Amino acid sequence: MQAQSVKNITVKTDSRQEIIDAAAQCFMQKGLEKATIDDIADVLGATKGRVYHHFRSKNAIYFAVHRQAMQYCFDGVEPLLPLLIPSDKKLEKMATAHARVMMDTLPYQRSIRLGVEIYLRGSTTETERGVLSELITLRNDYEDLYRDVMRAGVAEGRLKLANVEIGGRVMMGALNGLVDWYRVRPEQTDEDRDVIAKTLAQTVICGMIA
Amino acid sequence: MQAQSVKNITVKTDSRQEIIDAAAQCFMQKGLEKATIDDIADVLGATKGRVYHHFRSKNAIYFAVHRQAMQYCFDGVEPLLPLLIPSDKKLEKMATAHARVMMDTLPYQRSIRLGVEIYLRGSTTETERGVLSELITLRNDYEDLYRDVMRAGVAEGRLKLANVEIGGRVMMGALNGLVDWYRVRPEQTDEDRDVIAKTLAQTVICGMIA
DNA sequence: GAAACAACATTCTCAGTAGTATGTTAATGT
DNA sequence: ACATTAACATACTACTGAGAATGTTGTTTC
Repeated sequence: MQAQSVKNITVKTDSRQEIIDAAAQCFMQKGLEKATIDDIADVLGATKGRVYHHFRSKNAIYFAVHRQAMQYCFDGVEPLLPLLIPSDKKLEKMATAHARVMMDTLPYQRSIRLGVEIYLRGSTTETERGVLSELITLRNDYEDLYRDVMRAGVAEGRLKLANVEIGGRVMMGALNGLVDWYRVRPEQTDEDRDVIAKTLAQTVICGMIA
Repeated sequence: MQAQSVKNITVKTDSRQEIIDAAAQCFMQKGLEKATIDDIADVLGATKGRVYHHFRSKNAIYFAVHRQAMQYCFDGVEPLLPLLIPSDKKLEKMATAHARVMMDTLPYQRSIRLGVEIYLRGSTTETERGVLSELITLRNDYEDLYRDVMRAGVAEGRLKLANVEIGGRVMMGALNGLVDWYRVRPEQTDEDRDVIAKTLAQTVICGMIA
């Protein structure tokens, strides 16, 4: 009885997750608007019916993709926060981890870059607006993780930043830019990705001056 | 006769330019797909007729916006190339100039960020594909301007870059990221923008390590 | 074992939108 | 003065795609 119930829930969330995953792929390939519900269903070898059984609207799917994308980011960085290491080192580790997440969850990260707040300029329902602002808050919280470490680093005298606000923007811009140029290559190993991530993080943090 | 002819051409290009400008605004506000031809016409207090008199299709308008955006970038940076100064200084000047262009031509720069190649995945006509690849080439040429200076700087021993390719990505990512967070504020002076641009450029080039 | 329901598929509707076809008007050329 | 054309506006078409309504099938629940 309980086993069955558990099994059901598992099946349900699995099917839901598959849809989210297919949506992320479609969003990445075709863009948020050109990707149609039928496209998403096609990827799954299913039809609209399945999609609308799990999601109220296309926006709801996008929200789910967005939330998942943010979750991946948090999951990648949060383990590093409790580390008792100098702030500059921690920041570098965080940046590297973030870069890895960008590469590893590319479809999700590309999706949320395609016009986050633009996509829903004037969402119809009030509920949607709520979810949207919640997602924006989530993103701000995430970026605050970096700014906190930056401030700590400045206090420690191990980081110099004319402006923490802009410093955060620089870091996020450089790292998130990955989704614009990084292409998944089959022959690329896990180590190759690590090299890219580390080089990227070091370049941002150490700068380019000899 | 000639004056008239010249005048006509001027009027024509003016009207065309107005459309491009209106389109850039609409694209920024609503996104590439949600922005409709009627929206663009509305901004001008006109109708579809005017738009389609000057442009064959919506894609053609987007191409024009894109080309204009790139032109703004070139115009901002090219004057700096002949300068006989150390490469690190030149790179910083270029970065600052680029940041200024991002702020000053925000609608254009945002437009081209909303899914450049995604927007036209599988353009219908062959002509469109041609224009598209031309625009991509243009962008590569622009970024090469930076990479060239980087390589020169490394040769001079004034810049250290583990990887020029990735260095270029970092710089472009950080600078282009401006369009994601920068908001035009009426009370902001020209000097305020300069401060932002310079801080941004310095942070990228000098890094964050104390 | 039948009623209820979950998990879809199929079919349909309706609104929005790119593009077209057809006026309309004022300027220009001759 | 008349033909032509540039520069639009107006009215229409054709299509696409989101979402709803309804149908189908297997599974749980009692």
